[in-house]
Amino acid sequence: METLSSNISNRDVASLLHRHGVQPTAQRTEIALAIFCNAGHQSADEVYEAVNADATRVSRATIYNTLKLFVDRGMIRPVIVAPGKVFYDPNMAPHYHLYDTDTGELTDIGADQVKIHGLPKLPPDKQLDGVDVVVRMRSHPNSPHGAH
Amino acid sequence: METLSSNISNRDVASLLHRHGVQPTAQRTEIALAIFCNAGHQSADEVYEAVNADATRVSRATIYNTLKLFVDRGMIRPVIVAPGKVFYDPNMAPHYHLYDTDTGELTDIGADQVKIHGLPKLPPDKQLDGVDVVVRMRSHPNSPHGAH
DNA sequence: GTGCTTGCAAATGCTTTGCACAAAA
DNA sequence: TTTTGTGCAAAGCATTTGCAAGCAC
Repeated sequence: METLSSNISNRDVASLLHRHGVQPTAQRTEIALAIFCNAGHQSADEVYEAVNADATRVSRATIYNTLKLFVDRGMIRPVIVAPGKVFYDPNMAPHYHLYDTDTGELTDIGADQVKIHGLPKLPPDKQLDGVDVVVRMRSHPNSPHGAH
Repeated sequence: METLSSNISNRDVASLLHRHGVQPTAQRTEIALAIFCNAGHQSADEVYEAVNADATRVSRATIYNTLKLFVDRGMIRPVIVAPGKVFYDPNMAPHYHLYDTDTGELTDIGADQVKIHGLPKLPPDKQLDGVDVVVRMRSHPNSPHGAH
């Protein structure tokens, strides 16, 4: 529904924040803009760079706090691809990820393409929190990138 | 020390190391024993504790270096469940994981139970490095554990 | 004024690295 | 001897937190 990755105005962001019960401060609006306009997945540091590319100055603490807030409020979701490598994904629709180990690039795999069957039943006191699928790929061992 | 779920002797470990081209030092043997005897998934720190529970003293540096070596040699594989939360899985057979967000517990899902269809074709210069599936579950919001 | 928000800087947690010493080939 | 492995302590990186100052209602 609110998977808008293209042209988003400040008003859209304001309403997005409002819908998720987040007070729209200047910093949060900047951060939301950076996340929802710059399509794709960004790390906390990339968000920091994006937000501070223009005049605005937002501290790393606020970046992290805000990303955490957005995650808690279900506006974005974290994608963990390697230890210490977390991307934030504005696409809340069910989908999966393709990760290039060599370049660190992360791309989406639509949920409609992939079908997963046979996931186990959860204990009654537990609820499903999400299914993370990361397909990892890398260059062949003999190709330029694959050398080690 | 080791609660052996599967009975693995030092000789088995020695041959395992040898088969993977790893020189069997005392420390590596200890670490391998800890990983392959203590069933289940352990973090680097848990391996450190397990190895040093008895007399043996192996430094953290060696634990990390050795785990990395084992991963590179295809003896174990890392499972990343959260930023800064990496488990090492001695089960190299294709399978998936169920992660309990509340307790931090990680359990296996056999690959035979789960079927995944429709994964995208990779670019010709890339090879599949692995498919990581982590099913995340947590307590219901109103249950004891779910409170936040 | 009261309560939420921000941001600096310090602290944390996990992991890697530099370097000297020890062991093995 | 030459190579390889070990371990301490220091460095590194990503993230969190304590706390004081700022802003909003």
